[in-house]
Amino acid sequence: MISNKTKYGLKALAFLSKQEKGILVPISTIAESENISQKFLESILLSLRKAGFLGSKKGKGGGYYLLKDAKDIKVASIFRILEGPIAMVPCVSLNFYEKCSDCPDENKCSVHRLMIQIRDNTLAILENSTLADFVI
Amino acid sequence: MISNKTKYGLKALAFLSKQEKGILVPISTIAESENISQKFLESILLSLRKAGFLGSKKGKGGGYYLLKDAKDIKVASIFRILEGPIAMVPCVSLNFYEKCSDCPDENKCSVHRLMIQIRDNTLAILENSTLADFVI
DNA sequence: TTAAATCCTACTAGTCCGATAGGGTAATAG
DNA sequence: CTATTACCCTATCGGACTAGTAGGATTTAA
Repeated sequence: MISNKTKYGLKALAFLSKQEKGILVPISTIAESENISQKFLESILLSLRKAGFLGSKKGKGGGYYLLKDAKDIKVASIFRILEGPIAMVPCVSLNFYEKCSDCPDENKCSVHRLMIQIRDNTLAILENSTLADFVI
Repeated sequence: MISNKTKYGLKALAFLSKQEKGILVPISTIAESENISQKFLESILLSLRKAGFLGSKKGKGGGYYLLKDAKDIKVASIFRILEGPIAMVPCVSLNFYEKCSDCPDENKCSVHRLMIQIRDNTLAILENSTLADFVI
């Protein structure tokens, strides 16, 4: 299960990608349209801006906008910012690797192998789909 | 990320599947071999027994054993017992479906479609691999 | 009868999620 | 200049969940 944070983030990005280029969308508009708590969405968009996905403009008439083309934003990278690891166990994560304390030898661990299989498959989808692909 | 509960459960089942038929393995043996807290493992094996995967015998010389052949135990079904939903969002879960409160129409939700894709792919692995497949 | 093992319930410390509160800062309209 | 709009930032918090822990009841073999 992914967190609401990730789900909301994806929805917000999808919303922004549907706008015409150059349009600034205030948080309130997205929050109302997608039924998300405005304050919560605020912190999510902040993360996405700091991660380099979004630009923003303050003050009256301000708002958020996509910095890159939707087709150049991989879903996998959004996931890593908002959710963290994509793998199901830390010991098979490429970007957030951590050793399992209970496992003396990963190569002899049955679970390890299974999890690598799942990770590779999920990654194949997430690395190959962009914001442009999944937006309706 | 999956819980330790699921990871430990998979490890324990893997361990049991490596035993000769008819052998009873006490919790303590599995716990020591796999570096799992015995008490915690106790509750996990209890769930697996109640779910019909394991048989047990009490008293001296007692222990746990697989009720079915390892090749007849799908990883997906173990997952559903220990972890719950396999899907990344409740609104695409086959066995644990729940409507998203923020989403008025699933068919118009971009995230929904993406999540279905991931679910189907993960499911393809989990439904088609058995305990026998992934044990080393 | 004793030791070994499962069974079962209840409790808990800690962590994380999903938000909320409350203001600070910048930009713009008028 | 001033009011308004909107982003920026930190702190806090209740509730749920995780990963155990505690303590004993029950069953069986020797």
